Amino acid sequence: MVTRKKMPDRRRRILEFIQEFYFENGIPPTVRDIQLACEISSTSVVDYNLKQLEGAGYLNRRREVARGIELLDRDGEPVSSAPRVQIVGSIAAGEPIPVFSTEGGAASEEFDTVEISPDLPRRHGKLYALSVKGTSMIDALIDDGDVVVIKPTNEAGDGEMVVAWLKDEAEATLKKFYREGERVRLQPANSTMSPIYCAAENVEVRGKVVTVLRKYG
Amino acid sequence: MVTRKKMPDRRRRILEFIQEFYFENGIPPTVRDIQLACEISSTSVVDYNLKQLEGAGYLNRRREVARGIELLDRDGEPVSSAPRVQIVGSIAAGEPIPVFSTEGGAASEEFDTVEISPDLPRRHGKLYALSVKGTSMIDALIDDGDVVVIKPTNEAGDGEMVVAWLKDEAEATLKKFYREGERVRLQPANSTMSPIYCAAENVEVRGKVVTVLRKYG
DNA sequence: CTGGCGATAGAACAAAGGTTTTATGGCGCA
DNA sequence: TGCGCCATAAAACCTTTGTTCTATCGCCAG
Repeated sequence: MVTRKKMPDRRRRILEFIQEFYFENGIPPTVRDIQLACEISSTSVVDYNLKQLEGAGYLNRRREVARGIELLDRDGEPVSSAPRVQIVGSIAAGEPIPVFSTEGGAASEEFDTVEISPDLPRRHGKLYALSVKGTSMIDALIDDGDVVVIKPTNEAGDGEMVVAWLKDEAEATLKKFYREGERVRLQPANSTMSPIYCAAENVEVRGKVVTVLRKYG
Repeated sequence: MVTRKKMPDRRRRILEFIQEFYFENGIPPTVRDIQLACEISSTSVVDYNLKQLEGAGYLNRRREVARGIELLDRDGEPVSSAPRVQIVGSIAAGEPIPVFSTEGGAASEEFDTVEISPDLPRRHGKLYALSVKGTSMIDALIDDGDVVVIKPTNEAGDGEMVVAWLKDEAEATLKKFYREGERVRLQPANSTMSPIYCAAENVEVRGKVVTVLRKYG
C-alpha cells in the first residue's frame, strides 16, 4: 500500500516549481532556487520536503551531483521534456473525423499521446494527432498504423497536405490541396497516382498535416 | 561573415559529448564531466575550449550557476533536450551507402542533424539518419526528402524494414526483409507492390529502419 | 501534562563545480 | 631567430550547492 495521503500545500508547490523551472531553464533547480521561489526560510526545510517527495516516489535525487533532482512519472521513470500531443482519434476512408477544440477545452478524457519533436509546437502552436487505420491513405504515402500530426485550420494554401472531408462521399482523406477556381484538386503525395477533382463546396479542410510518424519494430 | 573555419577535433568532441550527456542525463555536464569523457588533462583546457565554442556561437554559458552550459542551434536559440541524430548521407537507387562507425570514430565533418523523439535512443541506442533522394523508395512509402532513422546492424529478423545493399545491382534500398532458405525476399512496405527475390549473398544488411520522418510546409 | 511526530528554522560544514593564474610547447611568419 | 598566437597543462582558489546538526513549535494521543 503506497502512502497516498493528502500532500501538504508547500510540498505540492515545490513539486510544481521544479517542473516549471526545468521546463523553462532546461536544468533542474537547486535547493536554494526552490527555497527562494517557494519562500522557504531554510534550505534544510527544502531538503526535508524533497526527502519526503523522494520517499513518496515523486522524484529522484542524484546525491553525488549538483542539480540532481529528477522528476519521475507514475511508473517511476524519469520525465522527458519532449512535448506530447494527443491522438484524438483515427482517420480512415468513410469514417467521420473527430472534432477537437483548439482551445484545449474539456479535453480531460484519457487519450493516447505521442512524443513529438519540440520544434513542431514551437512553429505550429497547438497540435493534435490522428492514427491512420487501413491502407486507404496509401496514395499519400501513409500506411496503416502511421500517426499524422495535424495543425487545426480551415484554410489551406496551395500544395499543402491537408485533412479533407469530402461531404458527398462522407469520407476523410489526406491529400495535397490546390484551389483551381470553382473546384479543388486533391493530389496524392505519390506522384505515380492521379489527382481527384471536386467542387470547392464539397471539400471541407479540417487541418494541415504537419508531420507523419511511423515506427518500425 | 560568421567564423566557420575548421574546428579542432577536440573541440568537436567536446561539443558532441555535451549533446550526448545532456540527452542521456537530462542535465548538462560539468567541466569535469567533459574533462573525463574527452580525456583532457586539465579543467582549464576544457574551460578554454568552452570559451572558444561560446565565442563561435555554439553554446552559451550561464556563469552564475552550476551546469550552466546551454547548447545553441544555428539561430542562437537554446536547443531543446530532444536528442538529435546526424544525417550522415543520402540514400538513392544506385548510390553507395555512406559508411559510419558505430563507435563515433572520426565523425569530424559537418553534418546536418534531425531532432528525434527521446524514446528512440532509449530503446535503440546509437542511431543515425539518411535523407532520401528521389522517389525510388516510393514502394516503401518513403518519399523524396524524407529522412529515415537507422539503427546500424548487419543482421535483421524477418519482417524488419532494413537498409539493404544489393551488390550486383550496386543499389541501396529500403525493404522489409525475409530470409527464405538460400535466398532473401525483399518486400516493399506498400502492399500493392510485388516483392523482390534475390540470393542471400547478394544482399548486405546495413541497418534497420527505426522510424521515418517527413515534414510538410 | 507530556512524549512523539511532522514541520520549520538557522547556521555551519563539506563536496561539487566554475574560474583564474602561471607556465609550457608547437607553429607560422616577419 | 624571435615574436605572437593557439592550444595544452597543473594547481590553486572561490562560489555554488548539497547535507547535517541542533533547536523550536504546534498538535495530538495517551
